[in-house]
Order: sequence, then structure tokens, then C-alpha cells
Amino acid sequence: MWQRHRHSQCIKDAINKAELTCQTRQCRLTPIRRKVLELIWKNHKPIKAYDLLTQLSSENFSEKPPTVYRALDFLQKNNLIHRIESQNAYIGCNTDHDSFDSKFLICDKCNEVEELSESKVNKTLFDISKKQGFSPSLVNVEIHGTCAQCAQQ
Amino acid sequence: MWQRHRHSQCIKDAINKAELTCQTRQCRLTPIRRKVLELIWKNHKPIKAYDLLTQLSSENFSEKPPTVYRALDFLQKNNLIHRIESQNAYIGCNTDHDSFDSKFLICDKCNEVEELSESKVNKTLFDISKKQGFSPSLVNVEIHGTCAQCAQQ
DNA sequence: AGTGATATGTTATACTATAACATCAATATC
DNA sequence: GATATTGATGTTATAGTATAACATATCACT
Repeated sequence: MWQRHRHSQCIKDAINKAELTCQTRQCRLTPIRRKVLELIWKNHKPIKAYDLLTQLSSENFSEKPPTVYRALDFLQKNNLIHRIESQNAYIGCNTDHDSFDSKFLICDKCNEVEELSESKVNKTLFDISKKQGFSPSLVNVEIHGTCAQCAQQ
Repeated sequence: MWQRHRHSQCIKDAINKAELTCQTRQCRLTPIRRKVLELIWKNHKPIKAYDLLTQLSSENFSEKPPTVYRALDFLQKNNLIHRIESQNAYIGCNTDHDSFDSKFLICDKCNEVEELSESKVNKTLFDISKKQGFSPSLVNVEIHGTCAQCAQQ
């Protein structure tokens, strides 16, 4: 991942995207929400709610669980972050997709996560669902394994 | 689902399969493990660890969490059940696949879950991983939506 | 300024899971 | 058959994840 982007820039991009989203949807990127989003992007790997909480509390926000869970809810609903179900952790969303699907490659060695945006998978999954008469509303794909860099070592 | 099988039979099949698996692998389907597997199949929808625990305790097993979590671990490792990550719940595995992948259609109306065994998805996901230099070891797909029967109503 | 809606603070508690160590049971070895 | 070894279960305690419920504050609009 690190070769492919400049990290400080990607945080800024994320915040910009969030601001745009909020303008469009007429919702508010409050200080807490912005800070949580920043922390998530800063970390750049899936981060847990209570770890966020610890970091928040050192920034003069309330260190009670609801603080962070509310922000996480907001960010998820507006498609700015995703929850990695297999890790109870949260990661920034850098793709520009509809909220209903998320697909990840998760490296169990270095814990880097790459979000996929292959429409081919979507189509395949959609076709299969359809075959069963099933109407999908939300798709989550989590692929664990070893990333290219860790495999080299 | 209910049209497609006789339920009492599918529990028996699951236990038979488990016994065979354990013979082959030289591990033991102890009373606790067997009971947990039975309860999971009896329920036939994803069931939570603590609900299993309640049911176990009324059958003269220890009602402490480790009791059920150990059994769940065992059953998962031997590929007899799966964990539905998006629900913190467990469901019987009725397919005959390698343990590394699981794919579910989850109806959010009736909570029925259907496990998929389409190799086409696997291939697609594998191809995409490969393209990124990623070596997958474990794949989990959870598709939420509405099943055919619930859609009719 | 007053009103309604949205966001945050706060307390308490529910839900999910594991660590650590003791005891017991099954199998293997002598 | 006694005993050592391994695996399974019992038990206590605690860690980790998340939400309910209600109070207070802030924003946006008139």
C-alpha cells in the first residue's frame, strides 16, 4: 500500500470527500465525527472502537463508548467507513461505490486491508442470488490471506 | 427451505456426517459437542452462543461460557458449523467443501440462511486476489437481503 | 427569543468471548 | 493393572464489544 499513495494526502482526500458527501446529503461532519474519521485514516489499518475511544479521550472528547459508536454509525451510514466484521474493526472507505457492497483483501501478516471494487464479483454474486430468488440488499466479502509484500519475505 | 427437506432427517444427517468426520480425523464427538451440534441444527437458523448456553444448561451441562465456546471452536475447526460474522451467530454446515470458504444468503426478514457452494464465485474471487498478488487462505461472503418466500408476501 | 430537530454527555447495563488454572476421563505404555 | 500422557471439561474471573435510556446542549429556522 505505502508505495501506492502518499499517506498525508490520502487523509486529506478522505476528509474532503466526507465534506462533499455531507454537503450533498445535508448532514453535518461535526468535530467528533471528523476526528474519528481522521483517526481511522491516520491508522490506515482496521482500528477497533475502544482504541479509537482511547485516542479520542486524549483530544478532549468524552471518552464514553457512545461517543465513538455514534460517530462510527454516522460514518458507516454515509459510506465513509466500513466495518470489518471478522475483526470488529473499522476502516476508511476509499472507493466510490454504492453503500450496499464491500469487499476486502485482508492480510493476516501485516493487517493491511485493500478494498476491492471489481464489478465482476458483484455481477457473479448477483446472478447467483437471483438464481435462488434472493434479492440482495447488502454484500460483504472478506478474504483473508497474505499480501504480495508479506509473501516476498 | 422447509419445502426442500424434512427437518428431523437433516439433523440426523448432520450428526452422521459429524461422526464420520470425527472417525476420519480421529477426534471425538463428545456429548457436549454432539449436543451443541444438535441444538444448532434443531434451531436451523443462526443461533447465538449464549442462547445455546441457556439451552445447554437445561440439559445438565455446565452453563458457563467456555463450555459452549469450546464446543463451537471444535465444530468450526472440523467444518461442521460456520460462524455468521455479521450476526455473531453460528449455523450448521451442510455442504461438503474445504473449510477455507463460506458463502451465505441471509434473509433479513425471516433470518433463514442458505449456504452457497458455487465454485464460480470462488474462481472469480481467486482470480481477483491473484491479480493483486494476494494469496487467499480464507473467504467469507455474507449476502443480506430478502429470500424468495419473504418476497412473495 | 422561541421552537423543533439533531447531536452530545452520562450512567448503566447488556452482550460476546477468552485467560488461567483445577479436575476429570480416555488412551497409551510399561 | 498401575501410571504417565494427552485431551476434555469444570470453574472463576475478567476482557472486549456494543447499546438503552435519559439529560443536556447546539443548530437551524421562524
